[in-house]
Amino acid sequence: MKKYLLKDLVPLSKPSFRIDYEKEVNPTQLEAVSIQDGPVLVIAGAGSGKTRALVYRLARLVETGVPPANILLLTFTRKAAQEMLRRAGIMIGSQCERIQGGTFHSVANTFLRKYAHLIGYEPGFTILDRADSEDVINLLRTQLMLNEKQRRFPRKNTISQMFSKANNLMEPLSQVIEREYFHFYNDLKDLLNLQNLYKRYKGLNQLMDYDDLLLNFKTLLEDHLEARADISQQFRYIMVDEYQDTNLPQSEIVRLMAFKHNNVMVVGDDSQSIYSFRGANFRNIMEFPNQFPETRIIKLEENYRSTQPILNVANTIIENAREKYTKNLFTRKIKGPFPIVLAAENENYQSRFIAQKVLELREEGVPLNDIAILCRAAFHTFDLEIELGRCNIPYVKYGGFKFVETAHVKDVLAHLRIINNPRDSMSWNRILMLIEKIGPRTSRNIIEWMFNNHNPLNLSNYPKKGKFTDGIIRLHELTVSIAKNGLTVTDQIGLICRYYEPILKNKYDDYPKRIKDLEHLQVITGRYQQLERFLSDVVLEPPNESISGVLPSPSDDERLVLSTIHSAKGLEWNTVFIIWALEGKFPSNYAFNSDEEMEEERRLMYVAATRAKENLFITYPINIYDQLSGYVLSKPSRFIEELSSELVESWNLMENRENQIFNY
DNA sequence: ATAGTGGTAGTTTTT
DNA sequence: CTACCACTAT
Repeated sequence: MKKYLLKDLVPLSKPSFRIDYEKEVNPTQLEAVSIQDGPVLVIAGAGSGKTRALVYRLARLVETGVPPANILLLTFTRKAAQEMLRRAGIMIGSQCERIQGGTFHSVANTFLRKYAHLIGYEPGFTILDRADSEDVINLLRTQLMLNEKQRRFPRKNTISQMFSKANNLMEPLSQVIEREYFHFYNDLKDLLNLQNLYKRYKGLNQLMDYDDLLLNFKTLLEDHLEARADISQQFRYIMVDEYQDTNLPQSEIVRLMAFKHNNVMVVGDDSQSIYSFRGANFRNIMEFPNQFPETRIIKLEENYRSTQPILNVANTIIENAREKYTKNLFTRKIKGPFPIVLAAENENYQSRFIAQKVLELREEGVPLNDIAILCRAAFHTFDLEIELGRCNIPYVKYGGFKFVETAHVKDVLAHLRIINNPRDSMSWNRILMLIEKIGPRTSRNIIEWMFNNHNPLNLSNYPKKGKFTDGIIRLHELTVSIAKNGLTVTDQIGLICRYYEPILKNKYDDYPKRIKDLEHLQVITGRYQQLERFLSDVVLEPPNESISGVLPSPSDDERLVLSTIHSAKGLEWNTVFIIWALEGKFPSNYAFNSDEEMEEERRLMYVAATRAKENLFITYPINIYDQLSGYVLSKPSRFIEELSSELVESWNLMENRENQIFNY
C-alpha cells in the first residue's frame, strides 16, 4: 500500500507575514525582531544592523496586528525616528506614520502640556534652551549681587552645568560640587540659594528647562496614577534606541511608562557611550536586566558596514580601554585599503590635504555626501571651512552653533514667546532691553510693574516716562497686532521682523546676513499652524545644521559633511576623515582631569572610526601653539600612537611647486 | 543712577 | 564670537 504523507498542521496562531523576515535579517537579528512581549535588551555593536533590526521589528509588530498608535519609538533625534518610521512604512504600507516617535524631551513635552494642571503648570509653558536658562541664572545672580564680591564666583555657564549635572544624576547639588567643582565649594551656600531662586523663578514664569522636561515628566508619572496608567496603556510597546546614552531620569521614565506591560525593547552599545557629561553612564545599560527581571539579552556582533582593516583599528582602540566591553566586531568584508594616519606641518596643511583628497575621491566616483570630516569640537573645522570655500567644495556642517541660537533669531523668538506665555519675564526682559534707553534696571522695573498690578500685555500704560516711552508704545502696538486672532505664525514673524529690523541694523554691522537668517526662519514657520508647537520645536528639534550650512543653496544635495562626532552618531560614510587627532585637542584638554573622561574620549574615537565603510583617514597637525594651555601641542593622539604599523599606513605631507602630496 | 561702549580674555560634546 | 569688566556719557 502506498503511503501518503500528511504535512504538519500549519499552526493557526502563526500569522503569515508579507515580509520574509528570515530572508531579510540574520538569525540573531531575527530573534530580536520576533520577540513580541516582555523586556528585551539588544547589545548592538557599531554597524551591526541595529537600525535594521528596529525597523523590521516595528514592521512585524504592525503586521501582527498591533495598532501603530500603541507603539512608541524613543530615539536621540526626531530625524532618526522619522527615518525608521519611513523605512518601516515602505515595507508594510502607510499606517506606520501613526507610530509615535521622538526624543525623550519631545515626548515629555507632549504629555506635560496635556497634564500640565496636575503639576501646577499651564499648558502654554515656555521651554528654555541652554542659553535661555543661562540668561535666567545670570539675571538672578546679578540680583543676588553675587558677581560683585571680591572672590571669583563661577560663571553662568559653569553654574548651569552644575545644576544640570545634579538633575541628570539625580544627586544633591552639594554632592556634585564636592566631587567635580571642589574649587567652588566655598560658594556652596550661595549656589544653593541661587538654585532655589532659579526653581522658583521658573515656576512663577511658567518656564521649564531641558532637565525640567524630564524631571517633571518623571514626577507626573510617579505621582499621578491616572496619567501613568493612561500613558502606559497607550504605549503598549516601547522601543528605545541608543540606550547607552540615557541617564537616570530617562531610564526611570521608561520603567514608569512600561509599568502595565513591561514590553520594552532597548537597543544600545556600551562601547559607544559618549554622553556622560549629560549624566549618561554606560553601566546603565547593564542595569536594564535588573530593572526588568525577565529580560532577554541579544548580542549583534557581525558588522555590515566597515572593512576588516578599519575594524582592526576600531577594535584596537576599544581593546585598550580600561574597562572591557561586551563584544568584539567581525565582518565578512575582508579586503580594503588600510586606514591612513597623516601628520601635517600645521593646521592649514591639514586643511589643504583634506580639500585635495576630497576632490581626488570625487574624481574616483565617491559622491561628496558620502564623505565626512569628523571633529571633536565644532570650532576645529574653522580653518578647513575657509579652505573648502576657496576650493568651491559645498558642505553642510552638523553640530556646534545652531542658527536658532544666534542673538537675532532669539530676539525675534522672544517676541513670539510672550504671546504664547505672557508670564515669561525672561523673554520680556530680552525684548525690553532691545529698546533704546532701557537697560537692566528699567527693564526690571517695567516687568515688576506689569506683573504686580496690571495685565502684562498692556504696556503702554507704564506710568514712569522717559526717553524710552516711545519705544514702549511701539512695542505695545506690536504685541497687540501679533496677538490678533487668525494670524499664521508666518504672519506674526513678518510683523515682528518689520518692527525688529531697525533695531537689528542699529545693533549689527553684518545685518544683511542676519536679515537673511530671519527670512529663513519665516520660511520654516510655514509648516506650522500652532504657535505653541513651533516654539517647542525650535527648542527641542532645531534644524541641526549650523549657520554656515543654512545659507549656501540648500537645493544642492551633493555636499561634503562636516560634523562633530557627537552629531555623527548612528551615521556612516564611504570615507571618513578624523581631524585634529592631537593630544590636547582629541583627547580634549578637559579630559586630562579624570580617567573616566579620558575613557570617554577613547569611546569617542571608537565611534568616529566605526563610521567609515571603505576609507579612513586620521590627520593631525604638529607643533600647534595652544593658547588655552600655553603649550605647544606636538604629540599625536594617544589613541593613534597605540596603533601598530601593521594596522595603519603612515603618510607624511610634502610640498612641491605643484603642492602635490607624495606617499612617504 | 543707569545706559551704552570698548577692550580683553576665554571658547567641548547636546536635548 | 561671546562674556565680562571698566569706563564714559547722559
